[in-house]
Formats: sequence, C-alpha cells, structure tokens
Amino acid sequence: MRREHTKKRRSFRAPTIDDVAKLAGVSTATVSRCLNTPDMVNPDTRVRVINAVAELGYEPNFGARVMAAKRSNTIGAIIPTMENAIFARGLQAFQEELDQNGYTLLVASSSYQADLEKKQLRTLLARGADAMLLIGFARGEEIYDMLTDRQVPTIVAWSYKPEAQVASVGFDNKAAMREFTDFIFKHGHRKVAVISAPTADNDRAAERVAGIKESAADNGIDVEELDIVEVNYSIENGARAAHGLLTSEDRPTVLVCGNDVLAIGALKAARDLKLRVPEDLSITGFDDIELAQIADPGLTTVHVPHREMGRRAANLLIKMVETSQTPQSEKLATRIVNRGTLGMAPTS
Amino acid sequence: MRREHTKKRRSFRAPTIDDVAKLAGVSTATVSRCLNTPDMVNPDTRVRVINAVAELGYEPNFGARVMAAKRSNTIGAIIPTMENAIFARGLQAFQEELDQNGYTLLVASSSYQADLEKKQLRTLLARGADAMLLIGFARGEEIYDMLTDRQVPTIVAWSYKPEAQVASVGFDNKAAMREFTDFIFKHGHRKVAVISAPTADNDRAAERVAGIKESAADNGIDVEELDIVEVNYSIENGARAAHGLLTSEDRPTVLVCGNDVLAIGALKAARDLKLRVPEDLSITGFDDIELAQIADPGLTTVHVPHREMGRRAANLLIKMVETSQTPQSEKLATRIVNRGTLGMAPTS
DNA sequence: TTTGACAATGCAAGCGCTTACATTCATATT
DNA sequence: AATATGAATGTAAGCGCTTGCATTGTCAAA
Repeated sequence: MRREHTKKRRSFRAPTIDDVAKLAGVSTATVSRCLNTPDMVNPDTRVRVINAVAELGYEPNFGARVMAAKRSNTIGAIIPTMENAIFARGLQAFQEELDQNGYTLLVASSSYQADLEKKQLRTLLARGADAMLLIGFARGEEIYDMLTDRQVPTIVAWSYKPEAQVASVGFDNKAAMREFTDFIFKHGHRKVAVISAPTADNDRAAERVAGIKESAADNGIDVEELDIVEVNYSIENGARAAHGLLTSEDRPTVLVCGNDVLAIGALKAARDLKLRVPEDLSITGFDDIELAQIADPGLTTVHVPHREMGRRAANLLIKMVETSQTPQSEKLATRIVNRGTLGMAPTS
Repeated sequence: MRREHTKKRRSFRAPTIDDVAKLAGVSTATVSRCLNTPDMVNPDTRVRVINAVAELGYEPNFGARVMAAKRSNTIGAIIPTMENAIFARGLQAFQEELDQNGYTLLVASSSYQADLEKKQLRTLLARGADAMLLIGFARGEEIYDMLTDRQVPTIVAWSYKPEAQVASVGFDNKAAMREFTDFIFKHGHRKVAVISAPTADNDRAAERVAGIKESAADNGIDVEELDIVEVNYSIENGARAAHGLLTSEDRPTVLVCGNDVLAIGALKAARDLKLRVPEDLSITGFDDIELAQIADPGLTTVHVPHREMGRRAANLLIKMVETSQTPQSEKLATRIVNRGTLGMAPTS
C-alpha cells in the first residue's frame, strides 16, 4: 500500500496527549489528571496511562500546558551576570532548591544595565514565570509596578531591607562593611583607599561604600579625603586601579576593596610593584569567593553565605507561589574572615 | 456605577494580541504580521500597531506563540555544570551570540549524570527548543535517535570528531594532551602521576588520559605503571589526590592534571607539603581558566578557546535552524601556555 | 469601461493542553 | 426497592497566538 509508505515517511511528530489517551483507552482529561492530580484517578487506569506515557516517551508540551493551566512551575531570575562567581554560586543553590520542589529556573542577565532589566522581566513573564528573583533594590519604579499589577510573587536577594515593599533575603551591606572597616581601623591604618564597583544602579556597592564612610568618620578620618575609585568588576580593573593608587605619592597603607575580585586584582598589582602584603600594604575584599582562599596570602574578607541565600530565596518564592501569602524578609549573617592580607599599618 | 468599580478591582491581565488589535483598530492577524513579517503590512497601519503595542506594554505570550508557529527561537543546551568556569565562559559567549541573532538560550545541567541528560533533553524539547547544544559525545544511542527522529539540529561542543553523525565544534582532546605531555617529557621527567576527572561518561577526560598514555608509551614509560587517579572536579579533590600521590614513597616529579582546577588543588597540596614548584615538583593543568594566571607561580597549561567555541557553536546552530542544512564540524586550535609550574625534573 | 493583478487586511481553524461541568455507575442509606 | 451519594471518567470550551485562504480595494493594462 502506497499510503502506508507515505505515512511512514512523514516527519516525526512528538507524541501528544491524544496519542497517550488513545493508547491507554481513556480520554485526554484522564491522562491530564493522571499527570497533575493522580489521586483523582483509579489506580488501574493510572497504571495504564503511565505505561502509555512511558511507551511513547510522552512529555507534555510546555507551552500548551502553561496556556491552559496559567501556571508554569517556572521561576524567573534576573541577575547582573553569571560570570560573577557569587551569583553563579547563589544561583546554583537557588536552582537546586527549585528543582527539588518541581520548579524550573529561567535566567536572564542584565549585564548591570538598568534598561535591559525591564525588557527581560517582560520576556520572562511572557514565558510564564510564576515568580521572580531580583538582585538588589536599585531599579525603576515601573518594574515594581509591573510586578505588583500582575501580582507576581517577587523576592530581592543580596540586599536586606525589611521596610521595603518587596520582601528580601540577604544581609545589610552597609552594616557589614562598616563593621569590617572598623576592624580594619583597629590595625592602625590612617591612609586608606577604596576600590569599589560602580555604585550607580548597584545598591550593594553603594551601601558598602557608605559603610566605609561611616566607619571612617567614626575613626576620625575626613571622609572627603577618602580616595575612592570605581571600576567595573574584573581582576584586571582591580589591578589597574590599585596600580594607580599605589604609585601616587603618599600611598595608602590599606586598600579596601568592594569585592574579592577587585581585591585579587589589587593583590596582583601589589605583587608586581614588589610590595609585601601585609607587611607593606594591607588589602581586603568582600564576598569570600573561592579565589579568596586560593590566593597567597589568603585574602582577608567578609564571608557571605551565598548558597544559603539562594536556597532561602527559593523556598520563600515557592511558598509565595503556593500559598500566595507575603513572607517576612530574612536577614543573613556575614562573618569577617581574617586570612593573611590584613596587617598592622607600617610604622614608617 | 458599581460595575465600573468591580471591573477596576479585577486582577490585572497581561495584555493580549486582542487588546492590541482593538486599540489599533485592526485584526489580530495584522498585529501578528506586524510583529513577525512587518513588510507585509502597510507602513501607516504598522505605526498604529506599534504604538498600541508600546502603550499597552504588550509582549506576545511565548507559549501561545510556540504552539501556533511551531518555532520558538529558543536553543537548548545541556551542560555538565555551570560551576565549571570553562562551561560558564563558553556558554556566556554562546548566549551572547544567540542573543545577537534573536535567539534565546535555555540551559539545563546534567551534573555529569548520563541518565539525567535524556530527561532534560525531553524537557527542553517540550519547551520548544529549535536546536540543541551538547557537550562531548559520550551518551546513549537513544539520545541521538531522539534528536534524529524529531529532526532537531544538534551540535556537540568541547570535542571534535569529524566522522561522527552529529557535527561538532571543538578540539582533539587526545592529540592536544599528547602533544602537551610530549612537551612535559622533554623536561626530563620519568616519574609522572596523573590526576584526572572521572573518565566514565566523559569522553574529554578519557581522551586526555589516552593522550597521556600514548605519549608515555612513546617516551619509553610503562603505561601500566602510570599512576592515574580519578577524582571529581574540585580544588579540594585535586589537593587531596595530590597529597596522596606526593606522600607515597618514590613520589612523582610531575603531576599531570586533567584540568586546571585539579592542578590548582595540586598546587595547594604542594605548598602545604613545602614542596617548591617547579624546583621540586612540576604541575600542569589543562583549559587555561582565569585561575591559571592568578596562581603563583602561574600554571603551565593548555589554552582552549572557550569563548570562540561557544560563538562558533551558536553560529552553526543558527545556520542549521534557518537553512536546515548540515554543516561541517569545526576544529579549533589549542596552545601550550608555559607559565611557571613546569620545570626540569630534579636530578636528585 | 472592463479586467487582471497584486497589495493589504480579515476570518477562522487549530496548535496541545487543563478544567468546569455533565454523565455514568457502584455503593450506602432509607 | 427506591433514592441519595460520591468516585471515576468523559465532553468540550478556551488559553493566545499564527497562518492558509478569502475578501476587499487600487491601479495599470487592455
């Protein structure tokens, strides 16, 4: 029969719920129920359906499912960049936690560009995200409005601001950095320079700098005179900035860096300039990424529980989706890790 | 009017194509054409529609679109893990390239578990992936069958095997490692130990080890006596493995590691054991990740053009989707980077 | 003026699923 | 025996979009 032949050559079609229904001898509704609310169907029927599913290698079409159910079991996240280890780590934990609860992660990266974030949010929502994870609070009001209008459960991570409209899970960047800087000042430093990530559109970086300033003021340093340079996140940029700072006359005795990556760059610059760390120069970071331990000497920094943060954010979000109640913000503790790059100020 | 009030309180609904059509005074078909094939609509109409879209903040529902168009402009990738810098980097480039061409990336990570991969592939296809990026060739036949049946354009990266059914873009792991090991032997080493990632289900790791063996044989070393230990990818594991190898009697003069991360761990172990590198002990890596430069001394390794690989994979895949022709595999060149951890074998 | 061709648009089917509602049937209750 | 109950399943509407086909209107050629 020619017909058969034609049929066979027809390009493969992924199995649909109809195929499963036919094979199992039930209606599509029953198949659907088997997959979504198994207790509603008779055990015998269930077995038949499950077998049919397995035999055909059936997987429900996601788009169709989202459309019909108005629920995607997908949670979106917009992060600045995946190349930053702290986000990669937190996100990994976030993902694992979601996965364990039957949710899927959809990521977009904004590359620290505020305008991109709005567009990406729309895209993620169009893709059916049931909830959103955002990093930090710094963004236009329209984004929050959009989230509120559409009633999308949202969590902000890496910052902590209990008074804000949207719940957050993170830590107090300002307080943590202030405490750390106090600790640094106890080592007798008076000439301090700061290398920070760009503070515009980045409340975490901004708050850390604010923490440094407060501490400086408390320690009798003229805040106006504080040398602060802002550079984009990279080892290279950290090194360059440090090099500039260290070759100026009256060089600082300590380089307080806004994050570990910049600090590692600074460390490299110091090495190139033959400055001994911490004897001639102290350097500090923030975040406690893997690199901080590997560095030689080990980087003195502030430990941030990134994984824990990701995990908690996931749980909070899931709870919000499933119970539609607004949870409390959660504050995480940071911890000073004093390795080898912070020493007493040289007495010279 | 009570009605009005009720209407206002009704929960927000994302704007649909109908809303846009109504506002612009056209049919939904025209709106759709405006978005997908703009030249088919009258410029004046187009303007009206575009304005309506902007005014409503309309974004086409992705699921509906995929269902109707049978095309998602989404490309899937299954990678072992994002926490491995080489994949993160390659994937970032892959993503950027896709983005520039109007495609979106959908990632899943298999955590090096073969059985997970099949499930994830099904998920990605159910989500409408138009094409797939896979890492390495090691996987069950059913996966390839599924891809072929459904006619999903596929590329394998990080490996290169021109004779394979599916096109690849990558490099010859065995040849590269063999050449590198030859180079190592030129430094007079006779007692070499190998720290590799697990070779089961990982053709890249396996081929690198094979390359080492071939080189060893060529250099008159009994391959049977080669100390090879396999550990999971992490600095910690690399350190532990190295520690074991270095504290055994008759310790090796060079540790050839399957990747940089393990090598960095080995470096740490050597430091802990007060062995000078490279005077007392040589250590080599593979991949040339950022850490390799930062390490002190800098890690001698093999540079792999991860970004380039990601970029090319993306272009190939896009071409396959758009022209449905099968392209040639592409081979990339690797390069030995001799930094500071490879020295002459100690003469003791 | 009539006709044909073509550009611009509308109509409506259908993509694969979920779910409210209707139906059936076995069992418990009176 | 008659009826109520509820568990199991089926029927069919509709989610928001694309696209083949039909319709309309315009303009050039005959």
